[in-house]
Amino acid sequence: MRTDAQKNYEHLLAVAREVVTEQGAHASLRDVARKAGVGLGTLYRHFPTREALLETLLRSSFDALTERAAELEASSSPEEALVSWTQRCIACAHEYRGAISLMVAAIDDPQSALHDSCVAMKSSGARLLVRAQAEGVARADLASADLFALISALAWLNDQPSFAPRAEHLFDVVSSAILPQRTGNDSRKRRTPAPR
Amino acid sequence: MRTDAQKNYEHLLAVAREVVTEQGAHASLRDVARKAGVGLGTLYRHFPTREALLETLLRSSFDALTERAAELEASSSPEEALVSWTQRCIACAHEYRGAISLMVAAIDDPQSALHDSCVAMKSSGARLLVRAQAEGVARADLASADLFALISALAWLNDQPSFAPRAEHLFDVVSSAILPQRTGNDSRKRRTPAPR
DNA sequence: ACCTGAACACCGTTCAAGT
DNA sequence: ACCTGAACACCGTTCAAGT
Repeated sequence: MRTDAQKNYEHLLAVAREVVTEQGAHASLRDVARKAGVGLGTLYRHFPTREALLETLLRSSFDALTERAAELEASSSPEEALVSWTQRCIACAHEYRGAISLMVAAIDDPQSALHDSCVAMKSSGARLLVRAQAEGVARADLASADLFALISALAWLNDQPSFAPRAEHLFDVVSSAILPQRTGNDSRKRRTPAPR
Repeated sequence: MRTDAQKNYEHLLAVAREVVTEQGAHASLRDVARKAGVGLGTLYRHFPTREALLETLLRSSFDALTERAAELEASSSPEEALVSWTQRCIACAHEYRGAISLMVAAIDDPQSALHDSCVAMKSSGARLLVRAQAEGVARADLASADLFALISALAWLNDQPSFAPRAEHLFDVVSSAILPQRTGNDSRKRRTPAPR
C-alpha cells in the first residue's frame, strides 16, 4: 500500500469509529467519507461493504473474545466460564448499535465480511457450552446455534433504549435458562428490584 | 369522509398489507403509493407516519390479543394462560417483519401511533404475569417491562432467517426462565433435538 | 497506483397547485 | 374536501476521468 493510501485508510477508520459510535452501524457511509475529507470511492475501495468496515472496527474485539474463551476454559469452572464469556460476547456485539443484526445475517452468509468472525464466536461458545453440558450444569438441549441466538437477542435488547436499563436483569433471567442449576439462581428469590 | 376518499383509504390499506407482508415494516412507502395508483400525498394524509400505517394494519390483532388475555385469565391456569398468551403475542408482533423494533421504540414514545397498542399489550401481560407470580409459578423478580422485553426478543429472533427454524425451541428455553417450575420443563431432559 | 466526484436510481417528507 | 406530483434533501453504489 502506498503511504498516502495507508494514511487515508487509517484516518478513514478513525473517523468511521467515531461516526459509527455516534450513529450506529447504519450510519451514512457518505457521511463518513465526507467527515474524513475523502472521496466516496476511496471509502468503497478500502471497505467494499458496510460489513467489511464493521469487521475492521470490531476486529480486535473479536480476537480478544476468542482468546478469552481459551483462557476461561483453562482457568474457570464450566459454569463461570460460560457466563463470563457470554457477557463479554454481548458487550462486544453491543459495541456499535445495530451491529448485531448484521452479524446475525452474516452467520448464514459466507460472502459477508463478518461471517468468519461470527462463526468463530459461535464455535468458541460451542466449546464452553459443551463443557458445561458435560458437567450437567447447562441445559442439555441447547445447540450452539441456540446459544448464539440467545446472545444475539440479549445484545439486541441492549440496543433498545427502552430495555437497556434492565439489561443486567434480563441477562440473569436468560442465564438461568441456560444454567438452571446455577448457584444463587433461585428464581423465587428476588435478586433485582422489580419496578412497577 | 368522502366516498372517493374512503375508497382510496381502503385500497391503500389492502396494497400496504401486501407490500409490508412481502418487504417488511420498512417497505418503501413510495412503493406502496405507486402500487396503489395513488399520489404520495394521499398516502401521507391517511397515514401521517409509518407507525400509523402499521398500527392500522395490526389493529385487529392487537384487539384480539387484549381480548384473549381476558379469556385466558378466566378459563386457564395461571401458567397455561401466560404461556399461551405470550406465544400469541410473539406471533402478533412477528406478523410483519421488522415491526417489533418500531413497537419497542413506541413503548417509550407517547407520540407514536403504536404507543397505545404496545402499552395495552404490556398491561395485559402484566395481569397474567402477576397472577402467575401470586401462584408461585412465575419468577418473582420479573416486572412487566421484563416480560415485554423477552417477548420482543423472541419476536426479533423469529424475524431473523437464521434463527427462525429454532423459534419454538428458543421459546421453550425462555419460557423455562419465566416459569421455572413449569410441568415438563426439566431442562436436563432433551425435549427438542439439538442439531450440531 | 490511487483518488475524486458526478451520475444513477432510489428514499422520506412537504406543500403549492390543481379538481 | 380531497388529490397530485414536483421539489428538496438525503441515501448507496458505480465508474469515467483525473493525478
